[in-house]
Amino acid sequence: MTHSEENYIKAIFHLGFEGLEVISTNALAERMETKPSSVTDMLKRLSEKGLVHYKKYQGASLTDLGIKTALSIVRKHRLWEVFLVEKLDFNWDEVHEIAEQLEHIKSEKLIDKLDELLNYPKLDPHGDPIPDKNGELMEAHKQLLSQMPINTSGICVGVKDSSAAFLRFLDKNNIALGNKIKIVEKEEFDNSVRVLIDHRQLHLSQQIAANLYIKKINM
Amino acid sequence: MTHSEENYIKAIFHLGFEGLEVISTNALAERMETKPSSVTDMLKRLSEKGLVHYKKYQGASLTDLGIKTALSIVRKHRLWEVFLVEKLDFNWDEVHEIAEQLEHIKSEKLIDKLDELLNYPKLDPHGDPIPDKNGELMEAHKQLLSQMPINTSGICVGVKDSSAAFLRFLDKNNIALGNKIKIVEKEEFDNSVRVLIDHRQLHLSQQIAANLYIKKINM
DNA sequence: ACATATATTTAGATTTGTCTAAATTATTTA
DNA sequence: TAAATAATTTAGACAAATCTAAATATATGT
Ligand SMILES: [Mn+2]
Ligand SMILES: [Mn+2]
Ligand SMILES: [Mn+2]
Ligand SMILES: [Mn+2]
Repeated sequence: MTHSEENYIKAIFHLGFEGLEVISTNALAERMETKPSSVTDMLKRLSEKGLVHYKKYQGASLTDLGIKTALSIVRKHRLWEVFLVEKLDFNWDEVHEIAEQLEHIKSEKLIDKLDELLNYPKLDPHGDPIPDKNGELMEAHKQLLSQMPINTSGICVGVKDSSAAFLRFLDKNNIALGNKIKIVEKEEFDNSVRVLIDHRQLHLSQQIAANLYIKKINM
Repeated sequence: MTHSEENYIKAIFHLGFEGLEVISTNALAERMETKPSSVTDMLKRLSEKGLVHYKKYQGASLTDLGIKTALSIVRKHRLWEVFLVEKLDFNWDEVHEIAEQLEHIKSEKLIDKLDELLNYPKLDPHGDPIPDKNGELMEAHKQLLSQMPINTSGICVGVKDSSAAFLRFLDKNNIALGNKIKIVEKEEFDNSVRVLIDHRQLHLSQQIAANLYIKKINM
């Protein structure tokens, strides 16, 4: 498999996880930052290789083989992310790009040994679960701030909306990935939330809360 | 730069180190396990990019930029080899193939951090020097076992042939880098040598002696 | 149901990296 | 030095991955 094929497989997998039953050409093109015509070409190739189900105009979905393949790439991606943060002191917002390259290195022994070195981690630095050697995938341990119950605590681990506007808002309010956050109160009327971040009280609108991912921690 | 371009640059660099002033199309084709016509195509591209000096029928050599590029790839390759052996318990005969992939990962910070994690190693697992961040390459003051005079002593510091077959032979005979070795006798007839390694008498063929690097020590 | 808008595919082109077969240049040998 | 041999380049082809522009199919609205 080429890097490109692997990237497409992974994108289809993730779009599937985000709720889509069947992936449309345009959705995949947008995700891959490429043109729909390129996607059509690739879907034909992947279909030939038995990695996706694809019928003209009907969209695509992964075959069992495709799912297995995707899980193995995701496993590599997330293990490398852990390595970069745990062993090389990278900040967790710097690791994705590099893992995007490292996930394509071909060596089963390498990834097994890496897993061992890292002590068989269950989660990557963003709170996403790491598939095990057999492709078993734990449920995600992160959820949107808007979905967390009152009096629970967690750590800011990601954003759903990564637009400049939203990120600037977070900067301006000193909300950074890694910050501990506690839900103090939820306003029924507008679904806004009062939270504690680093001993500061903040009042966040529903829009904000619905775009900030929190990794639960045990208090 | 593509992986392929980087592999060509590295091959030209190594052929240069092995004595060739100017690299012929055929020599490069053999090293790259490809066809001479493919090499011609690539040399034109690399020349366009200012990485090699190339004139039709006159062979090729690296420009200053080409040398700088080669050193950076070699640095990455050898650092990853050290990582695989030191941190992931790979045997020295298993690391080359994987390093061949890892050397193409693009991230300056990654390689700096890796260097730090490994404690700024000077040599890779095969005794080859690792270029530093500025492209300084240590002089290898080593010579082939086959070139050492009788009754001199030294330490095994590297291999010329780093094929798995040769490395496994060394393992099987308990010859490791760092071992002290003394040349006891040379057989004129077949150029084989009798040596003492760790108080063991060994008889090594010319083929072996011509592929094992020894660093002389004062007795 | 039909026109319009949207989504998707096809056709044809481009780049990279490779190949085979043929042509050309350089080198060696007699 | 002329012929033979070896090395190298060119010509033309192919697969992968991409693009633009045009054609076609699907979905939507009135
Ligand atoms: Mn990738
Ligand atoms: Mn991640
Ligand atoms: Mn390589
Ligand atoms: Mn090496």
